[in-house]
Amino acid sequence: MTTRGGDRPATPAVKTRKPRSSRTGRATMADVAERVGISAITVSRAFKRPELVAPELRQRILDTAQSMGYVPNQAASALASARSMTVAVLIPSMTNMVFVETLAGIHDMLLPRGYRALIGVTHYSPEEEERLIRTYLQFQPDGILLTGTDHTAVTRTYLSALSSPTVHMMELLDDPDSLSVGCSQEEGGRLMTTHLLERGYRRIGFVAVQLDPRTLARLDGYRHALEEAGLYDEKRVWRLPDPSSIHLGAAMIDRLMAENSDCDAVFFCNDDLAQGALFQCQRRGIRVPDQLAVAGFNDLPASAWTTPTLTTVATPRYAIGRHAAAMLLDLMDGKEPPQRRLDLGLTFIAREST
Amino acid sequence: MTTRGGDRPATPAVKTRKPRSSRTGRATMADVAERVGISAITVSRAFKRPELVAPELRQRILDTAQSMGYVPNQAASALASARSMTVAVLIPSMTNMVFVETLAGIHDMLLPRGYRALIGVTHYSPEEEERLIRTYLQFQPDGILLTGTDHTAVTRTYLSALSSPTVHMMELLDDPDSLSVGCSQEEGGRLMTTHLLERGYRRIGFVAVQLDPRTLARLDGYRHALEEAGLYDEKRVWRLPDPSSIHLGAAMIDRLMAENSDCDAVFFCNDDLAQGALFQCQRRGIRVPDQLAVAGFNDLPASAWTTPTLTTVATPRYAIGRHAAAMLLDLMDGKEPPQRRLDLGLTFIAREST
DNA sequence: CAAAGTTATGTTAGCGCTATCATCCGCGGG
DNA sequence: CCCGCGGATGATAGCGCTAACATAACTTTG
Repeated sequence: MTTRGGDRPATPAVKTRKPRSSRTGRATMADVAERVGISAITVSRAFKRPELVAPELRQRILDTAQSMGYVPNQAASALASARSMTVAVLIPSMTNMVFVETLAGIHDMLLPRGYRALIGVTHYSPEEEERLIRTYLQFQPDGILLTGTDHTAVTRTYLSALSSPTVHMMELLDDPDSLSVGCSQEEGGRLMTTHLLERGYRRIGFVAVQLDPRTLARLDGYRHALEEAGLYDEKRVWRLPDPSSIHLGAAMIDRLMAENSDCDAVFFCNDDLAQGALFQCQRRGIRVPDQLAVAGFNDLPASAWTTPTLTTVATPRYAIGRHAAAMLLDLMDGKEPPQRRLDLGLTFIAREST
Repeated sequence: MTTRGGDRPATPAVKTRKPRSSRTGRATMADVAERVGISAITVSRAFKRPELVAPELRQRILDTAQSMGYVPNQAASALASARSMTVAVLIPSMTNMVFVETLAGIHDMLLPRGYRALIGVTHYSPEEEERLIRTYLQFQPDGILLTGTDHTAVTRTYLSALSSPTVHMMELLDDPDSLSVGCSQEEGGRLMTTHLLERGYRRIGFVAVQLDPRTLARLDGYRHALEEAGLYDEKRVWRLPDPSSIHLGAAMIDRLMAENSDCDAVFFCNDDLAQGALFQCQRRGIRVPDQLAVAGFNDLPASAWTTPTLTTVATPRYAIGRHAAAMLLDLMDGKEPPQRRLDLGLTFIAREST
């Protein structure tokens, strides 16, 4: 059926050949195969399972493909093989460095293995997450990476019904059926609060913004630590639904002053808030930490450079991304990952602001 | 061939029916069609061209699909229709807020129109960009958004050969065949330098890092402005290939001091560098702007809060993302966009640091 | 030296969807 | 009463690729 080795095809092949790249103008596998004088499947193999093709022929295929500007059609491949080589990744925000660094970890683990990330931003809304999941499931992702554990009922139904491998990032899950990589936000809150207590602060405030589950877990840690010390007082807790920002942190200092708060320390749920607070303290001449101690969370790059430098808790978000992706790769390979719940811990960083 | 209206199928259909969701376990369009008692194409229409299906039937199809957990297979759709509903977006970095905000603008324009972004990070390397393009072309993107104008020859070949609509972001192109949305980086550099000259500074330094084309364009603007004033001096220009960071900005202040530089002002090519410089000046007791003026570029959020606040040039990156995406949408619709070269301008922001 | 691999390649038949062209039905006008 | 028309639905044939099973040409082995 196929003329082998003939450099110049004298007569047209028996079957009527379709014109090259019928619709899109792009060369197809069949076009490359025809040019080389072999069948399409061998071209496929030259790309996907090169070890199955004789080295010489393989090189000839690759060269020909290159010269024809052939690019494999991922949609056709996905359809035929039922593998999309795509992982859906949902994060709450992209302006928050924490998640961007998580993404970097995911990318670094996934790309070398040939997987691509389809990134969705939920804006901290489980409903938005549900909508994104619905959309992204159309791409038949081979795996899913989710942030946190706060999902709608529909999302959970989708996930269990489709049985796509799924790993939850940031928070830890106790459910033995779910996979999770993260650190204990509650412990982080407790760690910082204990530190402040040790330093002698007694009227410690907490500023919670965004009010996502992780922030609330930190608040829990703070509350438990203070309750144990008999020092918890609801009036020193501020809860704001607004997104975290430097501006808001600065505004909180103004508010504390206006409200005549008696805090001798304030634990901000995020470094950018705390940075804003430090900036505003400097403006207003509030001495940190003597007059007011300031603490943050996450250890953003600028926190080591503010005046004074900021005491904070470093979260291993890059590592979380890497490990979550690694776990997912195991699952997609049909292997059971070493552990279904991976706590990567936290690092407390004492600096000048406390 | 198809039994119409029969609620309980008494006899198997004439053709042997494949079992539901043969490989992936997922329901297919045919499954939904069978359940409703219609043909697959009508289900397809109910999703893609709802106005072609009678409202009652359409609702019934949608309900049935929902109850079966049917999710359209994007790969099959893309293959059959030759439209992937995907746009490849290549940015140099994701830790740089500038590009993250550009992405946000792109998303906000693309998602409501049903397009998805496939995001690639080039790490400022044209070679990496070429590799990513090759990978992402496999997804047959309906359009491509690129950052900058510095591409490898191969990249350019790919782009012209495949004739996928492409828009360049950030920098402006004069080539009438290319589409671009951005602002003049050179003008930004000139703007700031002119400002510093007006303020009376005469020994103005420039710190260029990363050395990407945009940084170098700013440097050009700086140089031209100083040359016109007869004040350009190569010894006040620092060129470093390292990525921009607060840390590096701080280190540059140390270096200026160590080198006994005579600068009375330093124009940093990026706000994070300038912020680091301000932090370090504060640490070392260098009075800004009296002893040394500091200027940045891009207007990052923290720049309005440092002590002193930072003079900078705001770039319209969110708008650039939006407009670039809008332009691409036009192209993908086969329409000619209103303009092929869109300059969104810059905003000079004078603050305390100069 | 025949039987049983091994290695390299080919044939066939779909994956799940949509473009394209039919088909069918009811309705108004000549 | 037939024709033509528009609106709703269907049959068919691929899109470009790969899984699964041949096949052919060698190599090994008892």
